Amino acid sequence: MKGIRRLAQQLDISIGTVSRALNGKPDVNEQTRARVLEAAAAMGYVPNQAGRSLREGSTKAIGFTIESGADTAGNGDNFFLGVIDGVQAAFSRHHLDLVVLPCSTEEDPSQYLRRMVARGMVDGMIISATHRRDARIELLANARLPFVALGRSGTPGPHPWIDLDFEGVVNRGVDRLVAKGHRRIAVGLPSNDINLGFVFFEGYKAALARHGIPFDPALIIRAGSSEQGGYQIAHELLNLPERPTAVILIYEMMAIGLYRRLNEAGVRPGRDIAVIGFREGPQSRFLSPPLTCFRLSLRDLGVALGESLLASMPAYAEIYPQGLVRRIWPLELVPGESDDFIIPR
Amino acid sequence: MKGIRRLAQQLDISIGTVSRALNGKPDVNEQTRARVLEAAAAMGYVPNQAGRSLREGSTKAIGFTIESGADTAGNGDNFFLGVIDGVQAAFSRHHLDLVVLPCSTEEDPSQYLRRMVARGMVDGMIISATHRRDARIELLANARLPFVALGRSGTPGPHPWIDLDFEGVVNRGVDRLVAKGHRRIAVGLPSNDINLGFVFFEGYKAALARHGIPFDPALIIRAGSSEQGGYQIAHELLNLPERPTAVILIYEMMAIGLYRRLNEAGVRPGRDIAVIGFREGPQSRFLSPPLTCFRLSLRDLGVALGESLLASMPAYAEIYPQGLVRRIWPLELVPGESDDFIIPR
DNA sequence: GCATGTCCCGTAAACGTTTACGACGATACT
DNA sequence: AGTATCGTCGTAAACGTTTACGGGACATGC
Repeated sequence: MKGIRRLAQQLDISIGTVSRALNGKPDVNEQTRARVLEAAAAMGYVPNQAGRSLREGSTKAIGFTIESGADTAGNGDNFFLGVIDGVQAAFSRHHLDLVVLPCSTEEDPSQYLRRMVARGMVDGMIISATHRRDARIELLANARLPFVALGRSGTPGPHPWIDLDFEGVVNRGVDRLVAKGHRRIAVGLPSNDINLGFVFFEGYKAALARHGIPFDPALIIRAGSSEQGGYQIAHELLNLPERPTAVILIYEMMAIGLYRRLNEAGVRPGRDIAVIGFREGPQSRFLSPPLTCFRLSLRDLGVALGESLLASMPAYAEIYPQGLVRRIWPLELVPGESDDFIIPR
Repeated sequence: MKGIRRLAQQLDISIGTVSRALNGKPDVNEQTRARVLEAAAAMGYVPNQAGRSLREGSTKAIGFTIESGADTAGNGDNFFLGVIDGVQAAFSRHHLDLVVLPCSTEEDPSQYLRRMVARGMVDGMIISATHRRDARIELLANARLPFVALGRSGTPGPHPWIDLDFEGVVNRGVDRLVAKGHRRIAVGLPSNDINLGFVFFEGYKAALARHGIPFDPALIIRAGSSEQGGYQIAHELLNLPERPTAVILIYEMMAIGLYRRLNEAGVRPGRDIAVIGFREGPQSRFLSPPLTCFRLSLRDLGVALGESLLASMPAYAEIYPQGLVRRIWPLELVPGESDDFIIPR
């Protein structure tokens, strides 16, 4: 005899009453409820989730899919740990647990997500690293599983998302560089079709146009999102026939590899070339010279993500009346010295 | 009508036969099995995990608990991303899925683990960041849930673990420094009672004794595991009345903050003080001067962790006849220039 | 012809919950 | 007194799956 039955037997009450007592239902004597709660605590009873979710159709857990594999992590250090902490903060008050579902580098993200949805383990899903056309979004919509995406997508059909303000980053970056006389501004983009690459690219072209600078495809350098990617960007950039005087990066880790390659070539950021990095990290302050980059609160972003998901879950919609969330998350410029390089007129 | 019932109805077979066909049981006609499999694929049937695990008592998923919170992460999140990738590689061939369970900074890890175990969501557990006396180990043992710990523990009772070779790290570090004439060697340790701090500490004292160097408690500097911790270590180290000539760190991220503080003080690693860091990361090669540190394959470590857990799960024990795994994971020295500082005799 | 065995399949119970429904006694109201 | 209301509780069905059990059809051996 296990679970709620044992509890009921020990208290000599019916299992229905025990269940109602534990779940705070009204039609139970407060005195017996106290007895039940006390006994439950005493014998360390915890409801079996399988039984509960079989009956309920809900699991009180939500999933957060990320991509595993250290070498593919473009937003290094602790981007996800920070965001996750915020998501948990948003969910904890509703007694929802967060499970992180890492998609192996060897598996297709859509296939993986399909499996995880089918598991019926979660009541909602947060997906990250959205692509230009992302099959996962249609998949989640078809499964009618509430979800929110960390990152926009070109996939048709409305869906909630929160995305970083890449336009703002590239706009302020270009403005800042143009003000210092730069006109040949390179940009390091991801090599795959992740959506932020498109957003960044479009923002870049628009910013150039705003300043009347012609667009040169040679200045678009695509590489992996990691430190190696940054190294490769610097490498290609140095080999360009007409070397750019500035570069804007789209991933946090790129700056490290870029600095390394520039260093090897004797090209010093801030003196011989202007560099604007992406997200501030523990190392950006230490890079020499300090990197001009952008700051955001990972925890706040996580909280916003969590609340957006809650808003799209029927059971919590009235508590979070935000409707369908589509939100651009701002980043704050952190001036360093890596873009001190000024072009004399 | 949903699930296996719908499938059975559509095929006009009983649900028992459908289940047997899907699960590869022998007593089913191969022709009908083919029909069932085809129909299942056609209508995208996937078994409901709640129903299955309620009946089976198993979920085909294993958990990996980590601590969330960006500021508490001494080994950035690519540490876990790398390990996770290896764990998944070990599990994928058995169709076991990995779910990462991040314990919020605001919750007690034991309480959290208790909740997660009670969820009945996983068939096994990998725990990390083991403490000197870790209540989670007794908890898992009592729950009879197979588990393996990433990190040793002083908790009584045998349990499987894999841990990094902290003794080897501190031994080789001290040897290397002593060979260069150092005798006042500081060490940066974690401020909490995480077990690796004890192991490192004991190894440090043993290494000193081996070289006949008296132990000076003032050279033990405890700080957080993050970049800020490294900054604080450098700060305290610089203020010591008799300044050490060398320092060994225990966390990857500490090196960055330590360099920063040393830089502020005009003390250059490799010239004015010898520094040996812990794990090699994207930034360690770039730090100026390059950091002497240690390398390990995160993926291989993850594979070993996964296989150790499989070995302790009854259902897989005969495939992985390793018994109770207790394993010290080696690290490879990566010489840099940060410990080039030689003490003249 | 009968016992035995084999192959395939249907039936029903069980896993641990939650909840709709009804029952019971006590109280209040007409 | 009869009836309606209320508070409290027990009963049983349902969620979707797996599997022990048994039965029917057919073949084989005596």
